[in-house]
Amino acid sequence: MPSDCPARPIDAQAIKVACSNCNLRELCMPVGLSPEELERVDGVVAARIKVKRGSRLFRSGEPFKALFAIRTGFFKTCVAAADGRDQVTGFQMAGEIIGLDGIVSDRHACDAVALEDAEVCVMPFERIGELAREVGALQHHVHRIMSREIVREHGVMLLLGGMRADERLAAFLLNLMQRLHARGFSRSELVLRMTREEIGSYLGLKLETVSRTFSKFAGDGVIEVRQRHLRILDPAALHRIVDQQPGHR
Amino acid sequence: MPSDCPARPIDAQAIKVACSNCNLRELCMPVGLSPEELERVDGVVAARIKVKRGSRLFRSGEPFKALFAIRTGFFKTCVAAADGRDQVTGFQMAGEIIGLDGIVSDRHACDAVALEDAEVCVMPFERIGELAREVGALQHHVHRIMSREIVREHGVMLLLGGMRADERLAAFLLNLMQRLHARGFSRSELVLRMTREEIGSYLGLKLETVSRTFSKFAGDGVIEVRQRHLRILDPAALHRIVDQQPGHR
DNA sequence: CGCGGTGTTGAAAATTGTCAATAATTGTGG
DNA sequence: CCACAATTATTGACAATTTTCAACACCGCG
Repeated sequence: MPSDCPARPIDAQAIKVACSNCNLRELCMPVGLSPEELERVDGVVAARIKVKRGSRLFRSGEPFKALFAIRTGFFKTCVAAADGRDQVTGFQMAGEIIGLDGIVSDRHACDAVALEDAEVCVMPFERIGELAREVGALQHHVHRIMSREIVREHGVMLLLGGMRADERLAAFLLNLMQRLHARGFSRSELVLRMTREEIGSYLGLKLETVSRTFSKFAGDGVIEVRQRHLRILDPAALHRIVDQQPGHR
Repeated sequence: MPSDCPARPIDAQAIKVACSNCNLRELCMPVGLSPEELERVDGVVAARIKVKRGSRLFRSGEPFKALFAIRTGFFKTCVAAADGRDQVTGFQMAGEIIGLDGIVSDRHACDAVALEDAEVCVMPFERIGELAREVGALQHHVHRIMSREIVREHGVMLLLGGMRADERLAAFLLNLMQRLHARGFSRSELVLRMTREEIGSYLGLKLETVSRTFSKFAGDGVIEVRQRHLRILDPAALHRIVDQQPGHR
């Protein structure tokens, strides 16, 4: 299933894969399941796959067979227009689900590229469907995950549609920080997994604009930038930048 | 449930509402259902509601209870940021489903405003869930609808992230035409249901830019513009504009 | 140690936004 | 049905932001 050679399956049983034991459970799985239900839901994970940095978990156009839950690592998803345009549609980290775009046409509609060595749980969509029919909480959970993605994209549209460069980047950083913090990382330090160009693609900006805006933030004492290492010195300032009135359409 | 007074329920039985008889069936409903299944799926529509032009079918923050299928009329959905920013996230027409954003948090995450007098089918989400558990085709259909919305938003991100004004507007027009044509309308003429400002909000442009770009297209003989009445003179030219290489990030 | 990919910065150009004036259209109430 | 008010649309001149092009610096890795 994976597009590139570096991805290789791991026998699920062998490594005792079990959502019920997974420390990402609260992020991936529905809460409030009974022990029996929990055990059954464990069964949706058919395998675990390693994906090397730079390789693709799936590509646009490939047959869609499964959703993927990220266990470790960091991904970007991007769509390519016919004319070669390329747009990063999101960055995904541990506990997040990718592949939802493939359901509608039974083919993936974007590429998922690992930005660092990663490991994902393969959840065959057929199996999810069967189990969701029996476990109501799982059914609702699947709906919630898809709805969440829709709402997330609304937020991106707000960003792309009406914000200026500094507002976009501030919103992006706050979002990243929030998600990282929810996973136990520092509230003030982070290492970017993506290039300036990828950030720019996601935010609808050129890489130079991203770089300049980082420099501006650094000059204002809001953040500290050393290549991909960032330190947030003044989170409140970032919030003020996002909420500033100018630059909306 | 509706936010504004002008929306009033219609007794579903009285007007013999039935998906099985609806001429939008192919757009709304799964295909290949058995007669019995079809009859049961009819049951997801609890009522029909009329929504007057300018009033809201639902608002951000309201409790989410149902999805809505548009029978007639035209809607926009928009999100409002805390600071008063407003972003149109989509335009919806007959046969399309709105409200998906509400599932994740049990509250609507955007406003749905009727841009012309409309009539919608109310489909309580509880009931959809129950029935989806029994009718596999319905379950898959719900997944497909949500996935389709995710993919649609990817397209919008491509548009907002990397296209110039004329490319955005050309893509917008082509998309509208295609959807209208699928509903039996002319392939070359249309009446816009929304203002320049609403188009601009959707496309991440100011209304003046939208107006100017319309004028430019008209000057180039690509379209004819008389206020909201449009005639597409040269669809191929619009395609060429969308596919032109420049202006991507 | 050097090379390729990545990041920074400057100056000029292009695109889009802002402000403002006017026109056209639609809705409303007499 | 008409007239007036309010909304919507068009257009111009100018300003602001972002992009483009280019040069150079910095890692990281073989």
